[in-house]
Amino acid sequence: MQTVRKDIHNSDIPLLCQSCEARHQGICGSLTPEQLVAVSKSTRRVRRAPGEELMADAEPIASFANVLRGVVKLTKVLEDGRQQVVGLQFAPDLLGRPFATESRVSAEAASEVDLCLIPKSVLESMLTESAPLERRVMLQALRELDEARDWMVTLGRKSAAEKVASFLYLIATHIDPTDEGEVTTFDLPLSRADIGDFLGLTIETVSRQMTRLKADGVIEIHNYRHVTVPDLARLRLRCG
Amino acid sequence: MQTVRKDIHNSDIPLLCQSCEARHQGICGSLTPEQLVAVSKSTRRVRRAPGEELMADAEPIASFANVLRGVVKLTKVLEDGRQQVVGLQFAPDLLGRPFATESRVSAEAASEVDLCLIPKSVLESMLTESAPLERRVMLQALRELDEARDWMVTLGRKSAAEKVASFLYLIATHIDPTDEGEVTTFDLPLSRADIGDFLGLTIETVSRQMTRLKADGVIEIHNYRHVTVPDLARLRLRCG
DNA sequence: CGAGAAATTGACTCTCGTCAAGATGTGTGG
DNA sequence: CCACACATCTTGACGAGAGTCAATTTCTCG
Repeated sequence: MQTVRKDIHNSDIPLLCQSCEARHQGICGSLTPEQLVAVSKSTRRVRRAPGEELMADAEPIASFANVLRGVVKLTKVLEDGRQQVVGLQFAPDLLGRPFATESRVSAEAASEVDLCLIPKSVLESMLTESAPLERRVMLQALRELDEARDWMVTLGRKSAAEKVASFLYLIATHIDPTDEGEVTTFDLPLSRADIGDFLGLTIETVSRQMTRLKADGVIEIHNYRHVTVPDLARLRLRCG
Repeated sequence: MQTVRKDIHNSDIPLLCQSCEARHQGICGSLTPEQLVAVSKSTRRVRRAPGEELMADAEPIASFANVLRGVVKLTKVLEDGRQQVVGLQFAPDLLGRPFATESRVSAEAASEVDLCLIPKSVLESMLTESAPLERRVMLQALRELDEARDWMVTLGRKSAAEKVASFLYLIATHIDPTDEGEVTTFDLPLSRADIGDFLGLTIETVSRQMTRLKADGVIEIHNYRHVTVPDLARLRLRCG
């Protein structure tokens, strides 16, 4: 539950929202302080462990969620079990498909994630009332469409080596953590199996290509998950 | 140029819009007759031959366009020339990326197409004025996102045989022309090379898989482009 | 320290890409 | 109306890249 100022006429923004990423770059950035106070009564912060399912394919959607921390993977599966990761969501993305009665993907926490849940009905009525909010949501949809199309090129036309390099480059440029100059270090939010499902490859092929990149000095690998990229430009060259 | 009723206070819709597909299912369906009259002063109908470029990657966008007839392919290319088709647009889709200064894909007429051009500035200011229009555009973006993600599964996880079947199924269900019961007949809007670029395959592989489907009686091929599907359900089974 | 999961590595197979003819269809000019 | 040229598509032979199957190694966590 949210902690809100007693006086709702006070236009200060709710305490919890003040330090929230979504407040700034996320969809909440398009709301007035008053709207933020109103909506914060219906929202709820939750933490989810890696592997937890957040939304199931073909299931009715009860809530949307702002991703506040961590990485969420969106997947689709064929009848026979073949799986494809169709998108990754980072903070401060909005999770959930507006105006659909049911989800067309499943969403799963890839790392530990913090979410800010907002009931479907609340968000959808706010969309109708707030043009800036609707605009912001549309812009996210358009950005996701651009990303999906970029990834289609990777899936359709790149070699296994280029696919793995492209994935590492994507993560390196989206996590941007301890970056000292050109050196980038991060923890992969996905297992080898998930990376394979993202790239349309098998675990073994992903592993072999990672080993190769390591042997070529393009990346360093510590503990499977922890990766250092000494020179992003050099990794970029491997992306095809 | 549009033919418009002289009396702009008359709320009848413009003559050309009356018979227009976009007026009904397309984005113009969200406009009032008055708005339609206003916008029709800026629009222009054009015809484009197959192969003509409609919009170039990384080029500034001057106009949007409603697709009124035919098929438009959206493509991306890698530096070394490898190409990927990232989307197909049918009537009454809106062509062009709102709120981007430049296109991130190239658009090319796949068949002969009729377009209704509308200047970028006109559409964008209308988007701000008309919430129903903005809603309609957002819904199209969300639908395209769903389609892109469906296609990512095809690109990443299906065999060549399943890819070709999936493509034929897509076309058969989007062109829906002379359909007598379950029998569907149509002209492929794409060459073998384009189909290969859509599926992440070579022309040779596309050709071999088509031959196989023909040999198995799933499709009939006349004159390369003209295809008959006697039983859509049977084709569906081949899609994986 | 030991058990189990996750990742790596190796040997082999098979699908799909490459290269090279050959076939089919379309359009032009005599 | 036919002959020729050019595009597009099909077919075949071959090889490379990624998948499959099976150990083996490395990490994580009781």
